[in-house]
Amino acid sequence: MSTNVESKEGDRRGERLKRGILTPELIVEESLGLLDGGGVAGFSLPKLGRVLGADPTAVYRYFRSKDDLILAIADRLIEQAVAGFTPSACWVDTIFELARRIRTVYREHPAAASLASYRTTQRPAEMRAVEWLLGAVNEAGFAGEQAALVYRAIADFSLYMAGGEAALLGLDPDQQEADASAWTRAYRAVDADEHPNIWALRDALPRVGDDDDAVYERALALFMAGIQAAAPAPCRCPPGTHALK
Amino acid sequence: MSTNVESKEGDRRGERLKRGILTPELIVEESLGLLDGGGVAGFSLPKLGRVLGADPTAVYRYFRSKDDLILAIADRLIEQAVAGFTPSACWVDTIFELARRIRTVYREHPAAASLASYRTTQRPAEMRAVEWLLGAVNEAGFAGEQAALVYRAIADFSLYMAGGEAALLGLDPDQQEADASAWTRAYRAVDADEHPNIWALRDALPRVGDDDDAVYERALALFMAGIQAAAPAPCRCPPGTHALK
DNA sequence: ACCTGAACACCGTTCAAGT
DNA sequence: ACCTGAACACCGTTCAAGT
Repeated sequence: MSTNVESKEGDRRGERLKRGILTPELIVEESLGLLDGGGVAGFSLPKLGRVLGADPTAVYRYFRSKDDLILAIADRLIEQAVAGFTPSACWVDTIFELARRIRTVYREHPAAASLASYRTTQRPAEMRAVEWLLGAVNEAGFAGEQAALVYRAIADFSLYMAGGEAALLGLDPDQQEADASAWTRAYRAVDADEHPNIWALRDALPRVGDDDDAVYERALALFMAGIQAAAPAPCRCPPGTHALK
Repeated sequence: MSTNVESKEGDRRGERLKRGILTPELIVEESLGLLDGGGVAGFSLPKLGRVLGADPTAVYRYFRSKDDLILAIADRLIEQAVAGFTPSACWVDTIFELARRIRTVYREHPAAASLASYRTTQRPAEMRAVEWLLGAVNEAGFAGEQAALVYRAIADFSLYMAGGEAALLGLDPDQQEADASAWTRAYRAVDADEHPNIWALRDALPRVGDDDDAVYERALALFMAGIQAAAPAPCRCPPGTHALK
């Protein structure tokens, strides 16, 4: 099921990899299952070993530490995000799609993403993503220091926005529910004189709080509008294609 | 030292608060110290109790759980961020300053921020921040559902970008160093045919990686340019005041 | 030569036993 | 009535003892 770019990497982490049922890929796969099912709190190496039908310390023969395993999970998420991606003819669309792909995978595995989102691995999938983004930034007409800066701004935006959302989704479901209903209550309980702007929007605010997609798309659209405004070279789409509603 | 908005909140968490040396404020203060010094890994309730000169379980008499304490820490960071803030005459500057203030406090307490950044408390400091942001969004000419959406986009951007940075800064210093040097090495080792865009920027990329402020300011400027482009009502500053360089 | 699992130094949290 | 700290069920990780 998983792609296999894991070839000549024994030097990185598989030193102690030996014959047997376990493989790094399988361990990462099972980690995602454990994290999806039980959240960050339910994710431990002993438990992982038991779920895999092995010794509670078995994982240590494949990963040097829990952190090392988390890096492998991070790489797995990026791999999944960029699988089958090809840059669009329009650099704006290329950036849009890469950002949305990361977010989609992070939302599918929120607990895993909350551990992995700010970790980097420099492995093939990640380097490909960097190359694609730099290609888009280049087409936009940015060069040199400016290109590096804009690329990093895009990368941070994509990873941190998706990571923040994932961290929230990775909380216990009841904790999340408590948070959402607390906001609704807080908006409704506000004093009209002390907080007139909240008061005016006391109905709209909880509604928007339920629509993660709308909020994210709005943030992404605003950010991309800024990039297009700053770009020396507009994309080749017909005028108005990427216009803000 | 700490501001005291903690008045009538016994119902929220101080139920078991009794006489003695400890107070919630003191515990939060000491938590920040512990987190600043030892990172997330070194932050435990038993250790906190000992540092405070009390029983390893003493904190449980002031906070229901570690999570409850983290929420108090989250509120403390926001309080610190908005302390002394007053909205600017220009709504663009108001948003700029609130975003920068959060980031500054998060960078001062990265480990604390990495635990707190995606948690919300609905307490006074947070509600004031919401009110100010909504005020700015209102001045920008957004109304109703649109205002709520743009406000949430700004809040997510501010908290998640600063939180992501903080999470990175909250890693062990040597882990951070390893990460930075790994990127430099990865950029330099890239194949010119496979990754031409990375190759072209192999010197600029590591340089930009060292300048967090420049990357953040760039991302914030791009985002704010998008908001200004979408805003029905421009701010009253002279034309070009907030122009992208 | 390789793997196992006992063991260490911790956690977060609870609650019987004390004062 | 309130607090303490022993105790529970875990962690991440190591390494002596086995095969």
